[in-house]
This record gives sequence, structure tokens and C-alpha cells, in this order.
Amino acid sequence: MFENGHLAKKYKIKKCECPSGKMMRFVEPCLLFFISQHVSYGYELMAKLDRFGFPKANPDPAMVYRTLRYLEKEGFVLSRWDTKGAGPAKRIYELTQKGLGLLHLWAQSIATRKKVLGKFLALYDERFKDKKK
Amino acid sequence: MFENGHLAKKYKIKKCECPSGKMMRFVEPCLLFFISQHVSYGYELMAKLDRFGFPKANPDPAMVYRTLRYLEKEGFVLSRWDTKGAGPAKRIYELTQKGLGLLHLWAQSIATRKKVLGKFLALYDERFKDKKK
DNA sequence: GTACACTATATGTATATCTCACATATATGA
DNA sequence: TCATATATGTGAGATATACATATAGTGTAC
Repeated sequence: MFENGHLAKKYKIKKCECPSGKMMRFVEPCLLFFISQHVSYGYELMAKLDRFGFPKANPDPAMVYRTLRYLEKEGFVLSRWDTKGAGPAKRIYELTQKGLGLLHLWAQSIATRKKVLGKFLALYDERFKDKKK
Repeated sequence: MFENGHLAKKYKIKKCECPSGKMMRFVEPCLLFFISQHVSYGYELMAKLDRFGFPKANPDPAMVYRTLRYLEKEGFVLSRWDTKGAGPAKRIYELTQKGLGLLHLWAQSIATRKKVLGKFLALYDERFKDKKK
């Protein structure tokens, strides 16, 4: 649903036309980054994703697990099973050199994107500076 | 293809794993913003999109025209045919109040996303500050 | 007078990505 | 034993993007 209910109400936008503002495949760099900090596994990584704007309440396991398997298939991460700890077995992921490279690529890509958003907001603010309450 | 060919080369990422960093449905706010500046039409709007990172060389008409028709269907813009000028008839679009509202919603959403990207980059820079050449 | 480039709008389809719902299994405590 | 928390996954459908193609008016160079 809307993040800004009052604006939606003001302009009579009833249906959720949801300007999501989400970035495509953004889980990927997030997972790579977390793994670069410390080896980890799906369930743990999933819980960390709210730091980057993913919904804390009900995170979606589908994207996380599928992305992790994809990253391993392509050689960006390696996994091994951990059956030592309590509870069900965990699939522990660690970053490869190639995965580190992909993270660096993502970082540059994200920096570029941030600049574009900054430009949009600058022009937007300039255009509507008088109309602000 | 890659925006950063040298990094891709360095880490031997051959296939285009393309971290696109693109935001979902980003054409929509761009079109709304341009129309908010001045009434316009598809072909002209398409040419302006490179200001927000869309490829200048071969822009994709499909997204532009389909988004414009969607925006009109939902009442965010109005259109009329302009047969006066030279060349084929243009479909001129103008913003409605509802469309202005959607633009404001988008702006807030984009500001939020920019913050998230900033946080990612801050943590990334902190993590890899020593490794920078 | 016609071939070509430029302007202008639009659709068709394949692929990529996301969302939602569901399925499975292990350990732990009531 | 039954609910709950942990843990990993898949399937189907919806949505978004990418790439290709279709149609047509206008100006101009030959």
C-alpha cells in the first residue's frame, strides 16, 4: 500500500498506483555485501535485509534463496552445509573473488543511480519550491 | 552491457551479469515531471529521457508510449491531437491534478530510495575504504 | 516523381523479475 | 504430541523490460 497516505488522499488517488521506487535486483548487492562482512546463511541474511528498506515484518524468502542459488551457480559465492549448530542445517555462504568483483560493480552502479535520483529530486525541488507548505 | 568494463575484466566476469541498478517504472515519474514543466508529446519526451540516465542513442519507444497511454487511462494526464505543426500528428499530453499528486508521491518515494542507496554506499565505503587504490 | 531520411505513434512477443502461496524438514519447549 | 521457531526451498501468476516490427505523414535531394 501507500507509504504516503495523506498525499494519496489529497489527490484522490484511490487505487494503489504504487510508485514503488524499488531498484531492480537490489537484493543481490545487499546479499553480496552482507556476505563480504561475514560468512552467513539465507535465514540470517533475510533478517538483515530490512536495513536496506526491505519489509521487516514479512520478508520474502523466495528472492533471497533464489538469488543465493543463482550467485553460487555463477561462481560469485560458495556454499557448504553446517549441521553442527542447533536446529535445521544451514547452508553457509562465503564470497569468492569474482563475487567481490560483482559487489564492486554493483557499488559503482548504485552510485550512478543515486546521482540520477539526486538530479531528479534537484529538478523537482526547483520546479515546486514555491508550492511547498 | 557493462558500464564498467575494466572492473568486469579485472574480476573475469564475462557474461553480462549486468547490475543494472535501474529503478522500477522510473520512466513514469520522468514523464510526469517533464509534462509538469510543459505540455509535450511522446517523441519529444522520449528525447528528453537521457537526462535521467536513459540511453540517448536508441531510446525505447515502447515504454514511453505505453506508459503515456496508461497514465491517461488512469486519469493522470489528458491528451489531444495536434495536427497543426509540420510532420505527423502529435498526441499532446498535459498533467491533471491527480497526475500532479502522483508526481509528488513519486518524489517522496524517490527521496526514500536515494537515502537507502546512500546508506548502502556509506556502509560499502566504510567496509572497503582501505582497499581503495 | 520518387527514393530517402526524419518525425511520430503504436503493437507483439520473449525474457526478466517480483510476489504470493505453498511445501518440506529439524529442533525445542509446553 | 502439538505448537512454534528455525531453515531451505519450489510453482504459478503477475508485472516490467527489451527487442523487434508496423504504419504513416512531411521535407528534400536527385
